[in-house]
Amino acid sequence: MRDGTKTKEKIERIALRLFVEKGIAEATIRDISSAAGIAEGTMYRHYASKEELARSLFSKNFASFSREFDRFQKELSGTRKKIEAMVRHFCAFFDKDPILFSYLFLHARHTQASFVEPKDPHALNILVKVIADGMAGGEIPERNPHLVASMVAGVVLQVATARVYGEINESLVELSDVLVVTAWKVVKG
Amino acid sequence: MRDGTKTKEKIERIALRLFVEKGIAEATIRDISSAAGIAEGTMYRHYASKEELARSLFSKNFASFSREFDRFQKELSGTRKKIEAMVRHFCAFFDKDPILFSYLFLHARHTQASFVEPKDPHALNILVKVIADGMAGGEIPERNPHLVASMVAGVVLQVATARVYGEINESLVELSDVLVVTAWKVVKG
Amino acid sequence: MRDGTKTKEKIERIALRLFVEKGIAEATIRDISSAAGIAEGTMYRHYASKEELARSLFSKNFASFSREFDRFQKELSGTRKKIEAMVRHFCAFFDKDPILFSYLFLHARHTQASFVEPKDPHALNILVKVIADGMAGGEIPERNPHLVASMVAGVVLQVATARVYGEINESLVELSDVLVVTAWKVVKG
Amino acid sequence: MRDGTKTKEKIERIALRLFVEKGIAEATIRDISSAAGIAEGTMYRHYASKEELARSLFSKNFASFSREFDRFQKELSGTRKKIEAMVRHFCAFFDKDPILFSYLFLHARHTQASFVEPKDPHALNILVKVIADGMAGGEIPERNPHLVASMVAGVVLQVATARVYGEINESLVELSDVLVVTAWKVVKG
DNA sequence: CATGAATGAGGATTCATTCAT
DNA sequence: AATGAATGAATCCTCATTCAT
Repeated sequence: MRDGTKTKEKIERIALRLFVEKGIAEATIRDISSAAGIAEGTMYRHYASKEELARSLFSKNFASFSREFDRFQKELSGTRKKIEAMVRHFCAFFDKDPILFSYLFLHARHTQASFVEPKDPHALNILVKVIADGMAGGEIPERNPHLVASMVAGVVLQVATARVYGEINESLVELSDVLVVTAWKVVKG
Repeated sequence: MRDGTKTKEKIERIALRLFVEKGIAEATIRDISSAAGIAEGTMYRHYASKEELARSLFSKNFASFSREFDRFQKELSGTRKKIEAMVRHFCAFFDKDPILFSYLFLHARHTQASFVEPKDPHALNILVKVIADGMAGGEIPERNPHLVASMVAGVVLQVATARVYGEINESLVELSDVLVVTAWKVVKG
Repeated sequence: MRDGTKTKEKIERIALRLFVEKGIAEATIRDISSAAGIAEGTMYRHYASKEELARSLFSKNFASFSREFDRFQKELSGTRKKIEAMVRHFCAFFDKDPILFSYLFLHARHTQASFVEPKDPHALNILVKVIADGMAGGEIPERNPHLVASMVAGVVLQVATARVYGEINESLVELSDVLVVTAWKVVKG
Repeated sequence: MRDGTKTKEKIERIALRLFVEKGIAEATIRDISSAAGIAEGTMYRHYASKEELARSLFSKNFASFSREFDRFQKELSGTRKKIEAMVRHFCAFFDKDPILFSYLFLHARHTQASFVEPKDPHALNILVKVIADGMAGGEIPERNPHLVASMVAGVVLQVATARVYGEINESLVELSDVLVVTAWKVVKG
């Protein structure tokens, strides 16, 4: 590697993009390796299989996102503040890397359901927990926390989707005030 | 056909299920035909290709849903009533046929984006229009109608997703009161 | 059949055309039956298989042509007259039915070699015999009669081919004087 | 490659033989690859499709033959000499590689018509030109040069065909004196 | 680490043929 | 005789993966 980019990083960056653009099944090893400027066989120096590449791309990033997500809310107190921080974190993360965001959150869940290790921290679960805690603490009305978390998540994710498909032109950070307010309304019931 | 079920219907029912369960790329013609109890070649009497099957399954049902969806709101006046009717229609539709609902609304948009004919009525666009009309009529505050529509749609779709994955146990119809109230809050801003 | 055309004739006419246009392997039963306006299964009322159709089309017409060809020369005396009659017969036959001519004489011989029954009269063999007789009778110089017959046949067949592909615009009958003279020169050595 | 034969060459040699023996449509990828001792998939590293293989086999060899053919006649002056050189070249080429000759010149023209690039030099056209030039120069009588070229070509091609099918036992080179004399008679009219 | 030709199982599709109506 | 839906073997082709260099 004379260009200073490590092969593995190149593979991951390209694979991520192609998985999102075409889908995991439709993006071939040849697509990825040729876009990455490496030989097909070279992929297998770094990943045992295409599935492992897809899975690793997911787990690694998903876990790291979830950890950060978790830390964020832990440092704050008050459900309102936690929710706000989470929404803003989502928005910032989307704007920073929409492709990774799409890979982690917008793709058919059935594909990636199998990628989530139960032991890993899971962003959605953290949201559920924050909401459940808020209910337990009397800050927000008691309801099924999964239901409430889904509604909140839906607000943000669907806006992200609309942004990906060009139906909305603002960045998510620009929209984050609206999203925070809306998320809180949803949580407050 | 001795069992009174027409081959084409059998193909469609099975294909829909397998496309949702495994994904379009992963569901093979052999999977579909063997589950349908027919020969592989028989598929091609009814559909020119697997892609045409997937596309037709989408367009036909999507268009018919959207038309119904449209009619529903047209018969009512007042943004609140229209939104309520739409949310309830979504919920009822989900409960009646969760597999079809998943195929139409929960799958990777990039796959099916190409399936939507621009001329067809489109459920999301109808929602956008209802919201835009409500804003024009002063019933709800002025904002980007695409943004508001996305947030509303997200609430319902993410709950549907959670239901599909067993994170929520109630039927969508049981949840529709909550969803209507939440949707309206989101719209009112 | 209300249009007075018998199904079998319709099949044969269409099959002949498609076999010549696309090749036997490339012309499908569906092509033929749909062009003939009948059902696919109907073919099998008249022919046991596609191969039998191709073979029968060949043998029947080839044998009938060869018989006529044979009679023609038998009725004449003198090699020159026989050759002339044969060439003119070829030309007239081509003009009358270029598609049938192409099927019988211009298609890959390997395909149709297997169609010729050794016992059947064979146009080329008749030509060989006429030439051999002419040599035996001292009318034309002694050479390998197969060689001479091939050269003569080549003159006519290649002109027919050129005509089929539009490289020549005159009908074969219009060209038959030239062809007769040339054929005779070839035979005379 | 341990046997020193390159895969691509092996494919081409075998494919050529099978295309001639069985026809392009009838020779399957499996036939070719198994005769070549390679895997089916290996074909596709070298050719995008069976059709591309057939086409490339044709174009490459046809163009190279035609160029040589052209050069040959250009170096000579006098129609008689040119014709003689061309006929002898055909004969030598046939004897050197009867399979390639058959593939290029004896197969159903409709199959390979589409393989000829209009810009490529074309053996038949060269013959037409030589004849047309001879007419213009007063060396041979004026007639439709396409007609004369067809007759000359027919003489040689039909003898080649007879040789392929074992109706003639001499090699074409052995027959070339006769063919040259005959061709010239045809041209002289 | 990197290469890329070779592999071969598996997938979509075609099509001659059958058969119940 | 005619139909045309159904069949399934056979075909072309793809692509994840292996391995000799």
